[in-house]
Amino acid sequence: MPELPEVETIRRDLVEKITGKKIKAVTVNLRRLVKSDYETFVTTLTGNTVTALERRGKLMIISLKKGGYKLLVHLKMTGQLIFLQGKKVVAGGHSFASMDFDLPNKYSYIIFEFADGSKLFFNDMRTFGYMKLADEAEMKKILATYGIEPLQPEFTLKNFRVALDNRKTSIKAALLNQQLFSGIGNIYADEICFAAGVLPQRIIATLHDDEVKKLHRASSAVIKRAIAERGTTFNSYIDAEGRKGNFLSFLKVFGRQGKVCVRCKTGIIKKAKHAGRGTHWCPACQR
DNA sequence: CCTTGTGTTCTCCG
DNA sequence: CCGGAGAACACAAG
Repeated sequence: MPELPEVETIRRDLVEKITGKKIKAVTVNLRRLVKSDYETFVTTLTGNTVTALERRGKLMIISLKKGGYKLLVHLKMTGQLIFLQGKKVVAGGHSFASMDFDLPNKYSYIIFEFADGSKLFFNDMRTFGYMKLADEAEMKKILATYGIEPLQPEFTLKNFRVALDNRKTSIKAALLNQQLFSGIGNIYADEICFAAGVLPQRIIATLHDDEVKKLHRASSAVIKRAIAERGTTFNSYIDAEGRKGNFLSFLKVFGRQGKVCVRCKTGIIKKAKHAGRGTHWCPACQR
């Protein structure tokens, strides 16, 4: 489940590897994962050159030299972007708990081969992810649906409050709403609420000023630390060097149901379904 | 059965 | 009856 920190980790690794590279060939083994016109997809990419890699929320945006399109990659739950030069894996994504997997493998649904012989594999076990081309007009529409994201200059306390203003829902549902805040998924939403000492189920209108402030600070702090630790490997995500992300050992509530709270040392972490997702919290020190 | 990110559909309310 | 918000569902596969 790559969220902002995982996608950013992949982006930072990949940007050095594929910027300036010419795409010699594109192989699509599962057309369903191409969410734009198939013929256009193949003809636009073949012979084109990667000029930049950006990210918005959980969406990877790859700029191309010719054709006026951007290549969008969404990893959804189990997508991977793995760069292979020779036999060495140098950029990763979501994998299967083990480093010793073959490339390509049965989940390698889209493969780019660059002019220098290196390759980029888009693997996706559950096939929720996609690649698509977007022209300038569509790009504008898509980006307009993304809210402010932690670590961007726009992510101010004031804008955080504005995004929450008049929402009738819980803080967790709001944090997961990509139109309000982009890049936060289920793991980090729970971790942010814990760091702020606020129950994920709290209705926004009941939050006090200091709690909103704590949630804002926690959002930046948790995401920043997670990027510094190259993301979270909960089930099977692997980082750019084929290693696990390190943030798992910093998780305070996610996946810790039934265990003693690391902060107050009295509460037992609870888990229940909220906002449609598995939600974790400490009943003793989150209010 | 469960898991999740997001797009779509349904439902509620003023 | 309308629009908007939010909840619920759909998707896929292990």
